[in-house]
Amino acid sequence: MPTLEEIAKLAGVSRSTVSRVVNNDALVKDATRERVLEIIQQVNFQPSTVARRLAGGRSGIFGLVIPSGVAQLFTDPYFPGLLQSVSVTCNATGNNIMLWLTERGHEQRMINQILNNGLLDGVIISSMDINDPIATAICQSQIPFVIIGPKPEGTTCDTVDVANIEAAQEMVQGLIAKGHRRIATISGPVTKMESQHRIQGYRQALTAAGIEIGPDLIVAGNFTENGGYRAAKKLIPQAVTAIFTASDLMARGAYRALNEAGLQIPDDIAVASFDDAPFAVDMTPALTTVQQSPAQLGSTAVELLLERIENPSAPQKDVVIPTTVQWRESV
Amino acid sequence: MPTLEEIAKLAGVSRSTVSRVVNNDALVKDATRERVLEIIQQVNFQPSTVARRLAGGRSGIFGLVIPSGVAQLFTDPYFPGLLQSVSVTCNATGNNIMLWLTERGHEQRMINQILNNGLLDGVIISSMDINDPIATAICQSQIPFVIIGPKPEGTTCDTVDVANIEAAQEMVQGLIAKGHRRIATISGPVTKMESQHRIQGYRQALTAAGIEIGPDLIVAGNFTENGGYRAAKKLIPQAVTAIFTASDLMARGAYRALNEAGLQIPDDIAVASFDDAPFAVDMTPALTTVQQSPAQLGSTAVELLLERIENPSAPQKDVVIPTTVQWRESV
DNA sequence: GGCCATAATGGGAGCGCTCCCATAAACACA
DNA sequence: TGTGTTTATGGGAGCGCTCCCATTATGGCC
Repeated sequence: MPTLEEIAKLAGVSRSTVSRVVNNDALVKDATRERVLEIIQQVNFQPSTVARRLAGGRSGIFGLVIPSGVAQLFTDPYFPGLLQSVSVTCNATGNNIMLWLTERGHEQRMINQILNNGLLDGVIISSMDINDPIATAICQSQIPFVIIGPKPEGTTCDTVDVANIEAAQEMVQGLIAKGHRRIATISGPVTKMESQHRIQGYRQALTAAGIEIGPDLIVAGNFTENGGYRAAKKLIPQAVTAIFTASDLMARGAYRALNEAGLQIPDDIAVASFDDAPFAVDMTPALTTVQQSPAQLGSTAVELLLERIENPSAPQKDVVIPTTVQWRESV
Repeated sequence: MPTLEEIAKLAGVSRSTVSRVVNNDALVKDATRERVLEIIQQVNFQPSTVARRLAGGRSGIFGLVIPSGVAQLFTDPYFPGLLQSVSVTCNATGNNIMLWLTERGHEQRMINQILNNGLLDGVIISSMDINDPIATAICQSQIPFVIIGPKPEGTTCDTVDVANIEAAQEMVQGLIAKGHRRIATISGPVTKMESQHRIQGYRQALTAAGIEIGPDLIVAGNFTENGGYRAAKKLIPQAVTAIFTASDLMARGAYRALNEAGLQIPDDIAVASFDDAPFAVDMTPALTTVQQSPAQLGSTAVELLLERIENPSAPQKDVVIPTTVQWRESV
């Protein structure tokens, strides 16, 4: 591992000049720049992230924080998609990611690590719990960060999100338009803003149509297949004609429960969902679902973070990624 | 963000003493230690990872490298399980992870980043491709590392793996014992050692039973559900009585193909698999599969890495995580 | 009390960069 | 040729630690 100084000696210039070349400073004569670059190439020089960061430069490392409880949801294609797109976008921009899967009982340690290790250029938080202490601490700190998901109340920060409320509402409106009246929903965990928002969209659609919402029609799943299964089992005695699940994985669980109960989809009961996971189209019958793009959420988050780092005083931004309802055979 | 020096001033001791306290050096009077610790607590001091690392200490950061092509496999519960257990074990030991999802065309940059940024205490590589350039570079470097999966030929390094060959062999032997003769296998991608090993186990079982292996009986899937689906479709005309799939996700795809073809599992055709993913037991019929523990692989990998860092000259270790065949209704 | 071994503490040097200011080279124009 | 201005380069200081050696306190023992 050569150092700046060694490159400098080899190239017959000073440390500073090499630093300028490495950092693409304009103030270097072309001939010098080329000579230095050649040597850098030759000895495969890579400036020390650690030294650079200590001296006040950038590390090119972003923290990606996925709060507790979500880890078991990794089977949901949403997270892999997000993670991958964050990773790809980081690669494309010369950055790298540190991953924090937060864990109960480790909050304080993680907050310290994330904020005070002096390593990160910025942080991306996804799938925050409402009032998550880690998210709260990060919001209060000075570190550049962006939230994937709904903006927590009372904070000003950059966010990327899909229009959960509107999308859910559109979907349920569609169900109503097809004649459904007794429509249930299987929601995500109540600790997540996006769960609340999808419920809100569901409520708004029904209310707008003048349909009363029975007390047992909203069942909390937890974004897992088995959660969807159990929730659907509870709903079967309710004699609903349609179920709106807040994720495709839960819809898959619901399918299983309905099949076991001998109910035909969509004839006996319609199922509509949220995600458009890769498997949705392969389900039998193919699942009607709100198409959202975790890939776009991830890449946008990285871009927002880069902008924020570049210009810390820029006006705060909220990007909304569009969704579209994919109507298929399940309704 | 206070510094060592500031803590020192507050506690009325020197920088060095605070450093000793932080690093749990025995050579500090108890009274002094307590006083310093109290102040550290009070101001919520966290030593700078960056400065510590630059000065020759540990960063407490491990790289986790998951090579190219695997990223889309994240829907396979294997990787989430692995990632989560690596993360949990790191948390428990006060370490953190940097994640590299490798990508075609970025190999050299990633190698540089991983090896020369001067940040990592060690590296864990999972699901290496055979002759993966990143893995090769890491093997040749001096950085402490462990491989999750089969040990590449000609290298000496710590590894954790399941006994792929033996487990596959046991499973196929079981199928033979139940009277199957025409047994096919849907393998993982040929670029993965574990795929090769599972095929080898399959071959060994058949050869040991004196059964010839038809040329069209080994079909490469790619560890995805749709890969399993397509592979099974190819196998249906072969009139096999049993299929051994190299992953549960592929088994799920195979189920779909067989269902569409009107074949009953296990009456018309048996399916046996590898993974024991959470959903395996919920499949209809419940899937017979080799139970392996990605969680154990992950935690063992971290432990091996910690040992290696602690003692760089310790004898090299190969840990084998046990597997058991879960016999269920699909055979 | 004096002496030595040991325990405890302090502070310099240095890790490899960036930032800033000083200086040197190059160029313009009178 | 000189002066001023811009362009290019050099080198000191310092980021916050660890490591090492020097120094000072503490205790044991004759």
